[in-house]
Amino acid sequence: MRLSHHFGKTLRQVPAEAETPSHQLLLRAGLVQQLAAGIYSYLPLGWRVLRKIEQIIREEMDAAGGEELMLPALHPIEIWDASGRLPLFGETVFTLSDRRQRGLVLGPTHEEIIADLFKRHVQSYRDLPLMPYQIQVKFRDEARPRGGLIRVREFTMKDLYSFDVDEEGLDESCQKMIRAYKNIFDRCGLPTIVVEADSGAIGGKDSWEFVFPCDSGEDEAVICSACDYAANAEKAEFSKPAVPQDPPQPLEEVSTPGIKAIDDLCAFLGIAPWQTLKAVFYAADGQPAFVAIRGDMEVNETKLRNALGAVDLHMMDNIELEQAGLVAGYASPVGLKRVKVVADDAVPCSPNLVGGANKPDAHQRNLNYDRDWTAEIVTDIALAREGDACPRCGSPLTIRRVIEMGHVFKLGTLYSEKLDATFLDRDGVAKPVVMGSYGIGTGRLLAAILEASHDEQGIIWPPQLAPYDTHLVALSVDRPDVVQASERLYEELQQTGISVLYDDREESPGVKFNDADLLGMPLRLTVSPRTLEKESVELKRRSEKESTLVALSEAVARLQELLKQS
RNA sequence: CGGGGUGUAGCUCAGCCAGGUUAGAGCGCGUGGUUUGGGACCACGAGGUCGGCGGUUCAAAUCCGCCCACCCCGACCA
Repeated sequence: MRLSHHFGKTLRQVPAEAETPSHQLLLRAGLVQQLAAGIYSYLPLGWRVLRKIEQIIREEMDAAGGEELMLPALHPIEIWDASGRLPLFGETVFTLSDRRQRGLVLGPTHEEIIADLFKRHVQSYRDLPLMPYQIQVKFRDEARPRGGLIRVREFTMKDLYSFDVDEEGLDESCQKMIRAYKNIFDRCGLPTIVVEADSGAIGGKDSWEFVFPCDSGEDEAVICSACDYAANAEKAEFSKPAVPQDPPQPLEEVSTPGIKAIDDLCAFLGIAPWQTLKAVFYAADGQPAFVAIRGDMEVNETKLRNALGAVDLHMMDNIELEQAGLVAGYASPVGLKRVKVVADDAVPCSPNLVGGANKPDAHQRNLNYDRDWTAEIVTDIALAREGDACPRCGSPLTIRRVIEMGHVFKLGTLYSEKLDATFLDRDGVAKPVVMGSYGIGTGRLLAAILEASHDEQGIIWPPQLAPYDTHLVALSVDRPDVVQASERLYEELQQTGISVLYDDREESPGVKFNDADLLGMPLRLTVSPRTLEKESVELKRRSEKESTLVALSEAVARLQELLKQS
């Protein structure tokens, strides 16, 4: 491609809206153009890279037994009503209606559609397992798009769905996908880690995320500093510090005028946070819930939401508290009625805690679980924090910002039961098919690659993803000998299958070199009067500082050799 | 949805506080010329509903109100 006819130009200055490195590079190099919040056009260079990413994904999916197909983006709303998932997605689903006022959904994901397809085409266990996949656009009205391509509202995604006869088959399919994902991220040159994850609105039992640690990430992962434990912050567990198992002491009320927060309470009574019981009121789908956790921990709202089986969950505000007749700051689980009580699993084994007395300006000492109160639900609802102990090995956990690039879900029979996607098994009994779902966001992957591979000057494309193999720079294009040599190289390189971005513009050397660095092709060839004096051309790798002179007659062969190596 | 911020040329920004000719600069763009190995120089030129609507005023980019868009943090999020 000739730069003189290339659509998309480089920017010297960084647009004000871009803060993260990948966002800045996307705009400065002319890879994408924003149309609205979270909605982007891909310009030719960005599109070429995206297609290369997709190709790598295709190859690995096919190698793992996948088969590509194409599903609609526009879905009748009835299929979403049938799965009951609309409320889970809530406002993130784009909905519209057609001319006859029939409801439609711009698909945010395709489990419903693929399950429906399965139902119509598969009847027997003999047809299983199946692994269809699609690479196509999906829509989610995210509350806050961010970071360029990190989180957008219209995005391209690869989703593969596995259909198996049983859990064992699902395990196998899932392992295949995990291997394929590792290959994909390796081939993209991206160091990723696999973390245990919460499955969120997609549902199902087990799920793992493939994440790339990076300060611009939209997500947080908890990673052990010693062993290989890693989990999404929503899911992360930790080993909770044990406390002395003193014998229960008698309940005792203490006056604590104006003391509400745990810190104040500890200072006032001269005790440590782990000796207190923190009470938080939540509204779970409109129902009040009393949440009890030891004062040295915080509530993980995802865990709590899962424990309560709630869709909407938020801390109750003062108005809601008043309406429910509850007192914030001095709440106690003792004698509480008509309110569901949830306790963190560290609470029952922590004796003699200090908690509220259910009246203003007073607390109770020596609260003991079982003796004084019980909870409907006792489970882990604590948030893992930096420095907490790893649940596997006890070493300190670290928290890192990450970009979530891929997510695999063991769905089980969640969708097949709701949508009646069954097969006839060997024993002649109709059974719901066991599903898995495996997604990769391609645009996000592109952003992650930019985050991982750039310097002050610009992009350094991994050779396998670069939009072009080589950047050919002609200096002094008013000189016929330069033009002639450059044009010949341009032709010869392309004839041998090497893709070339050819800077044939009338620009100064500085402009051309800076653009070449910004655009980041792996190899740069420079033709100038100076090199032609020596019947040669200058060759430089983007990743290195030094350049070498290569005889004109050997340039094509030399490039072929270099590209073969990479 | 809560908090913070920004909207003036394709990009970066000044002007606004303290209203007053024809709204500026740099980069980019066009034409001509001089340059030619790391974002050159000279001259001329094109390019603006000052985010929108309404109000105050003799007069609004500037003051007031409402709205919209975009960015950042949080909530949310396969």
